[in-house]
Amino acid sequence: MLQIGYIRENRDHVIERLRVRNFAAVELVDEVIALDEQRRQLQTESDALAAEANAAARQIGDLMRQGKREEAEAIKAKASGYKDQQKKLADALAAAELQLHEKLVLLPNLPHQSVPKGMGAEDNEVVLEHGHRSELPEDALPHWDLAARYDIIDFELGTKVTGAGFPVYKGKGAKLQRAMINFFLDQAEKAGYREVQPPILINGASGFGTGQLPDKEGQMYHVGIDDLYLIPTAEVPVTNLYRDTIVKESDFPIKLTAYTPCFRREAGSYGAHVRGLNRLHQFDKVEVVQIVHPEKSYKVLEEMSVYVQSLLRALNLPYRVLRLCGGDMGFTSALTYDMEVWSAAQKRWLEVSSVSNFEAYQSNRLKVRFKGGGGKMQPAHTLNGSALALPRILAAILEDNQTEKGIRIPEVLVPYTGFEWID
RNA sequence: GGAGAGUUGGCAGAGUGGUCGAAUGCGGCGGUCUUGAAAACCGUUGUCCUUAACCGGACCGGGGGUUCGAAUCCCUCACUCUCCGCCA
Repeated sequence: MLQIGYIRENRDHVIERLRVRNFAAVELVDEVIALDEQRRQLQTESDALAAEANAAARQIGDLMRQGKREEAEAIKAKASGYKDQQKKLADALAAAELQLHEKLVLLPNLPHQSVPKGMGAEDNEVVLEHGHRSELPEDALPHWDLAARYDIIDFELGTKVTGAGFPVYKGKGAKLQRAMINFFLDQAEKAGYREVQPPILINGASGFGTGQLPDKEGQMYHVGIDDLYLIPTAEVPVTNLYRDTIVKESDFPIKLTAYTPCFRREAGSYGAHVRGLNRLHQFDKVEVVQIVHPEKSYKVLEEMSVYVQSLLRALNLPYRVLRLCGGDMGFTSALTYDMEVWSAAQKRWLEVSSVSNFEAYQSNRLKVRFKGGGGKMQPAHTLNGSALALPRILAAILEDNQTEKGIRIPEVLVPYTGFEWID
């Protein structure tokens, strides 16, 4: 979340920045500032009263030690009144803090200067396009038909076991999945990321830390009996590894990678574009996360973008990079690049990665801090990116590499699959 | 799941209800000594809120209670450890 001190001192700037998201912030920002004012007022009163009560208690202690019992009793009688007053003020203060917090978490992150204004996907800025969009013959098949023809993904079977959006990968399909996971993890390790295997169920505090809660409550699967959530992305458990920690400045940059399954309810998103692998409730993803010095975060964002692109190049997939506009960007992000691969048979772009700089928005909630210049504690910056999400990559590979002989496996994956063709 | 023990500063580890934000050791930082380093010695060393600053306030796992006053007593929750049960 945003820092209250920053909002207090930069009201107009905050409002102006949030306009880029089409977020009408005037009312909320003013409310937050008023609540903060109230909170500080109560804090001051409460502190003054506590100081008085403390002084009285100390005095009683002194008198008792000197054996002046009667004098002590006199003060005692007076001091007993503090309790109710203190309780009243403490309650008011707690209520004010709660109200402030409730409003504060409703404010999304401030977009970076370079974020274009816009409403939705159509306003995203194409930063670059790489490779040629393949021209396939007329009888080329979309991946769901290819999956059926070669018996490598079974959507119906998954529906029986669980429900729609939970495919079963079979034979070479399953093996190709495993190959991609290993390839992506190996590449990440070469790029300096340390591999971790985090839990794939998280508690509410973790969900709050990275910003999924309360904003996207309905998008996560919730295990009611234990009050845990299935992760929608490895970002959540991996970034939360550093919740409530003070990082040594010399430990920057912290670079982590993890493979996990991801679970998303995708409530309300049905239609033509969710066929096949396009949108699933469970899918596999390798994620990269960095925790860095604030001065470095935008350089690191570019580095992560280049890294993700290197994977797409290695797989020989035509792709483009988008700079998301204010209206399309996630709640917690300051700047996001989306990478999309060209689905040759569907003739449309598929998002396979999203790389974001959250600046201090997450670390304020997470309390990931370091002691900066002058010995002052300050929040670190967090970033993450998909590297990569598997299903749409698989879709693109199947569609783009289909031939009369079968589907050709990208060269870099052959050492991992052990076969060159799906036929 | 059952029974018991525990949770204190970066770590280890004291702490009779009143000067405890907390002994001591280690670690960290600064200094003396040294050609340099080590050792030794001296000093220093938490976070947060409020404030221009001083002052003040909060924090000894979380929450609540008793009391003029709680790290210390009571309740409750979470977690850790030991034993038993179950189990990939």
